[in-house]
Amino acid sequence: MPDLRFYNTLARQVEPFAPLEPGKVRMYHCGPTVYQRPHVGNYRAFLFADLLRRVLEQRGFQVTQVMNLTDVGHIQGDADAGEDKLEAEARKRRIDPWELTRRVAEQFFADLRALQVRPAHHYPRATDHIPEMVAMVEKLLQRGCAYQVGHNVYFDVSRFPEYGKLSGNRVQDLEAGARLEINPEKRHPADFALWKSDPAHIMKWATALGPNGFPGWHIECSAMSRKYLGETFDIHTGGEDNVFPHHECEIAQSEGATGKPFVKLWMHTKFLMVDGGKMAKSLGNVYTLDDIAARGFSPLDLRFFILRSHYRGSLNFTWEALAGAAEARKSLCDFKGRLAAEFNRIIGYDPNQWSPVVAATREAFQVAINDDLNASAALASVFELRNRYLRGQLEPSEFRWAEVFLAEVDDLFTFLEAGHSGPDFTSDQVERLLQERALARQQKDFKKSDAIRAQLASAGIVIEDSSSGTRWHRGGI
RNA sequence: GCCGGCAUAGCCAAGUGGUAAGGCAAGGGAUUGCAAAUCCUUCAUCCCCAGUUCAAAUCUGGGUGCCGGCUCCA
Repeated sequence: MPDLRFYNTLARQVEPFAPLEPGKVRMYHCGPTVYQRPHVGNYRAFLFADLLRRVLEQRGFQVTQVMNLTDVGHIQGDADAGEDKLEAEARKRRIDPWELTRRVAEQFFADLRALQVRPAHHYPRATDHIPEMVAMVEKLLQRGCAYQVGHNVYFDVSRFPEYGKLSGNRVQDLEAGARLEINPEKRHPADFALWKSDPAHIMKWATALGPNGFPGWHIECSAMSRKYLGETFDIHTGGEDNVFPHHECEIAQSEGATGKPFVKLWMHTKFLMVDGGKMAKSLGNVYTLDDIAARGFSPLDLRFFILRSHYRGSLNFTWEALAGAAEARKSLCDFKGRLAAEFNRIIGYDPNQWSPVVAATREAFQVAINDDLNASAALASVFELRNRYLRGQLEPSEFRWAEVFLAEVDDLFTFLEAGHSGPDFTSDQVERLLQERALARQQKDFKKSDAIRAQLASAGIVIEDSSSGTRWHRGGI
């Protein structure tokens, strides 16, 4: 296997991957805040996490994957007048915030299933981990990393000199009050809330820290990752917007509380653009899986569109681009179907000896995917194999190997599921229909022959007429 | 103002010093009753300017534009 390398935001460079514990990888993904339906932008981060996990697993690592669900609201500003988005949305919908998070979480999991994302091992919810968060806040107070003002607790940035090592922001360069009112309670503008108290809050807890309390935005990830993955773990991922302040603050909290390194490798996905610009509700371009379906696309089309690009590169979502991805996916499904239909032509297959051509393709694929998940380059090798096959440059003895390779590719990407709306036909039924069609064609009854072709097409069966007769295979969409 | 990142054909997107992968779309031809299938074929000097180098899309400097962060956000 080629070397596995990843870009580490912390090091600002691509570096070789080595797990803390041989053979095992523990990783944490910043998941959704469950107050609104996830959209295509969110999916990019989640699909990236899925691909990362699969690449690690295919290399034989035993992966423990954790993705949090933020189901508690955070005030928008540190100054107490801020509005809680989760509670605001709940009010808008006239439902209880608990009911809101339950519904959105359900939708989130349904979306993940549709996108064929492998379930993480744990999906911890913030509201289920109040004691863990309180314990960590108390620890930070004990260690002098935090201070209390009434029932509010703030992290003292001056007690963590490495603050800024992830984002490159230096405390002295942060413009206090640039976009947010200065909170007079804080000793330093860069200090951030660990725990807040507000009687007006709906989701609130009475704890050792005081009454009517609720967690600061960052503490849940520190507390929950520690619970499920330990004080130091391998990989932490999220969208690029999480680098600062969220992940920077997590590092400060976790390392401040334990005195140990928090995470070895930080990976961040770049924001998805829509129509060349940012995605925003006001622009009406915040798309969900429902919008994708309404345009006649499969969730797997979106999956392929997102995963075929590099996670750190900008990706521009347009309907035209999605259509292009859907066509490309279709052609690979077709390739798979054609290979499957070759079963009776395969001769000279040696299960112990890789076909050199397919082995070389596989090597190119693996080199690319192991190099910081270069999916575009990896998938190019799959298309090249397809072209080779269609040009007759692949021997029948190699077909089986091509199928093995495609299965490996699909184990990582999962987009080769053709799917069709029509009925399932057995091979015998297909043959019978093709005989009927051949007769109709002889009699120049093209209306009937085209009807049969359409019938087969709806069942995902592609037919090709040639001077030497009609061939068919499954794999159409 | 400060901190990151990106800029490759109509569209999507690889490539980080040696002369532009791959996909989609489009044009021409073949095949076909027709074709949505398939084959052959055509289609970029890499945002701009200036440097370094025998050689730059790839390095340096300066612009311009876009994205993210300094507020919740994947």
